[in-house]
Amino acid sequence: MGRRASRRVSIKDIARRAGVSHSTVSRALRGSPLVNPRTAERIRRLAARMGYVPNAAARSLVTTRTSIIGLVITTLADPFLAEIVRGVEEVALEAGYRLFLATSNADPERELAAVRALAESRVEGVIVASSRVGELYLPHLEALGVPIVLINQQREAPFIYSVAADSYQGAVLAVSYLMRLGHTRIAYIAGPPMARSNRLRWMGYQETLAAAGITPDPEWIVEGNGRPEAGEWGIQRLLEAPVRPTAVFCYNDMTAIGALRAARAVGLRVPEDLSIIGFDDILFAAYTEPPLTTIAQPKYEMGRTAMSMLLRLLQGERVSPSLQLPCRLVERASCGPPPEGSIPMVPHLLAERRLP
Amino acid sequence: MGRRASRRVSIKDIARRAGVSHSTVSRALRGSPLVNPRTAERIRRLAARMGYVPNAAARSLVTTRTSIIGLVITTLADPFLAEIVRGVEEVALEAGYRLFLATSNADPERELAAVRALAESRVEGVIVASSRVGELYLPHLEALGVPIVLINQQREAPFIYSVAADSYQGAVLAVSYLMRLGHTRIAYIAGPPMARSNRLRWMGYQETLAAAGITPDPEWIVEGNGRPEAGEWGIQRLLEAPVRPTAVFCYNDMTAIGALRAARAVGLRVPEDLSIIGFDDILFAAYTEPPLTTIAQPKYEMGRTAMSMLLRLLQGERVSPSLQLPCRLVERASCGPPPEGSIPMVPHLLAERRLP
DNA sequence: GGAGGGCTTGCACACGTGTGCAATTTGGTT
DNA sequence: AACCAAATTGCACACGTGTGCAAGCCCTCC
Repeated sequence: MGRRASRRVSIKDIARRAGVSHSTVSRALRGSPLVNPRTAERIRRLAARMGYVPNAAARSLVTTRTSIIGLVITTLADPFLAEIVRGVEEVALEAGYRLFLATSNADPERELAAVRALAESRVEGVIVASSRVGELYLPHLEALGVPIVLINQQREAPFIYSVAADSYQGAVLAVSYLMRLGHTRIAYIAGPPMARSNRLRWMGYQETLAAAGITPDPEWIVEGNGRPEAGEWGIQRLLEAPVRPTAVFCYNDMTAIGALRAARAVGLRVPEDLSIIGFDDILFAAYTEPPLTTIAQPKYEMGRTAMSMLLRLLQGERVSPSLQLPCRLVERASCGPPPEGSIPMVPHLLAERRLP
Repeated sequence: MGRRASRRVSIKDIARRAGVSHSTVSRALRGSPLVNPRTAERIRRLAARMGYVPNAAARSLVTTRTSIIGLVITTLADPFLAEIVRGVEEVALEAGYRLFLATSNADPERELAAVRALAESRVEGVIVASSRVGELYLPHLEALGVPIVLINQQREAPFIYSVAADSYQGAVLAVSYLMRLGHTRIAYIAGPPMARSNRLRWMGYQETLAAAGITPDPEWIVEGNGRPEAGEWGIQRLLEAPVRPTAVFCYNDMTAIGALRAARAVGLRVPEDLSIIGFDDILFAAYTEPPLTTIAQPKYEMGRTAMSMLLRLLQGERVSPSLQLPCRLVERASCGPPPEGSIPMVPHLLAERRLP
């Protein structure tokens, strides 16, 4: 009660009250065997009664350990991040680390300020969990001279580690699922061209089809940017293809949401006329119409793994620089067998000419 | 370059190199007028060249100011939070404060650990941005003895302040908009019964109708929990009402999403047969089918205001304990005029008996 | 030329905690 | 009872930074 605004109690205050030196108090509270168990117990009780809370700054000053991890995020608005952060924080907390938040919203000036803040608080390590880090951001982070773990991103650089979902395997999962449903004419609406994840998913798509002896019509691959617009444009483009695909694999769920919308707009029923599969399993995938079948990234696990990796690095262990976690299929309602005779229920019906 | 792993340079290292005392360096870097401008400039250059970064812990130890604000969140998975946090962080950064993340996922044990972490790092203030704080959480936070600002929540307690969207006004906005479209039979699918925001929205709903001389059928008010299921159940319940409503005001967007889905499931077209309006304007409101008309909370502003409030409190200013920010209407496509003759296009048609 | 005053600078202490080493106490053994 | 080892405690310093006070310097004015 009303101790408010008065100085917090320090180890010395306890020492005075207990009639011992502050060293003894320090040792007692830290559980050192160098102090008489009875005194230790007495001191601990007293500390609790006086409401003692150790001062992290003072402690870190002498131990040169801050127990702080910087968590770098471009924007929290990314619906993808929540679970990742949960995983990170859980492991961090278990290991006695605290999280420092640094978001930049892709503003270079703020990135700089954020990095400075991380430096001043002497973070022991950094976890970068964001879809895109600014070009210059990473070099600045490297200058901190602490281990860095990237999530869903890869850079070739010493002292930089990464944890990622296995995009290639996820794409294989998606495409082979569609093939198992009977599809052979499968399109891909791509993500940001530069994104590594996009290249991997693309490759997984191509190679899965190839393994089944299918060469996708080049018109079935349309570029995008990972946002809903891309899904809308993508569907429009695909409708103009001479041979209409019966299923679409989308770079991510946001793209798939746009695709769903566009499909509905032109009167295509999902999944009866067209199957759509996404990637990520964001929160809202369960609430689209129809609920979106998608490839789930093990977000929570990725967060935990990244933080565990960082902990190992902090302990000086050697760690493999890049880890991949498998994705899994989440079946909902946006995929089904191809339409009868594989003729999509829309205008121009000249479709079949290239089929086996 | 390779300074990695060696001790970071301190003020004393600079002093030695510059041939002055560390006091002079300290003053030079802090811009004190007590040091010769030429020396100051020389020292600043040297510091930059040596890659000096002040040690926040050491500084805060002597100044007794940490420049750290605790950001308490139950879960990042709340799609509502992103913008709020952005506002908070922006103002914090401008004012030279850092954010410490404390999420609890509603686990009492973790709440305790989180509060302890906040206490040990001597946060100067706390912002609580979460839909629900655990019962015991707040008392623990209060024990920190620092100012607390709640976002979208209110408690009657000294030293606790709050910023909230004006739920009452938002509800008035929603319901009067529906009435302007021609609706008179308007339902409310409520949120968590205990939530203050729910009571306020409910009240706004009731009083707006009352002001127009309308007494809503008690069957048009169904309880919920703020989650999509509530919307689904709500629609089912409303379909059983003797007089069918033509519009539904939902406690929040998640509820509205459930309502949209249920409406579609029973073959009701939105907005032709039924208008649905939500509350919050979460990211996905723009991507539902049809895109959801909703009441937007000024999330970004709320974040900024909360942080500004905290700053003022930290400067010892007196501040009004509770602030309300107005909501605004976001028109999309889920609302329209009531159906012809106000007869919903569904089964049992015995509807009209109580109409004027 | 000396006194006084304004600039600069350094000394020394403080913040709260941890720890090596020496000092003191305790307990056991002869 | 004396002695030794072990257990316990305190002293003093360290971490990096900020700051009151005194000391030193230089310039100006009488």
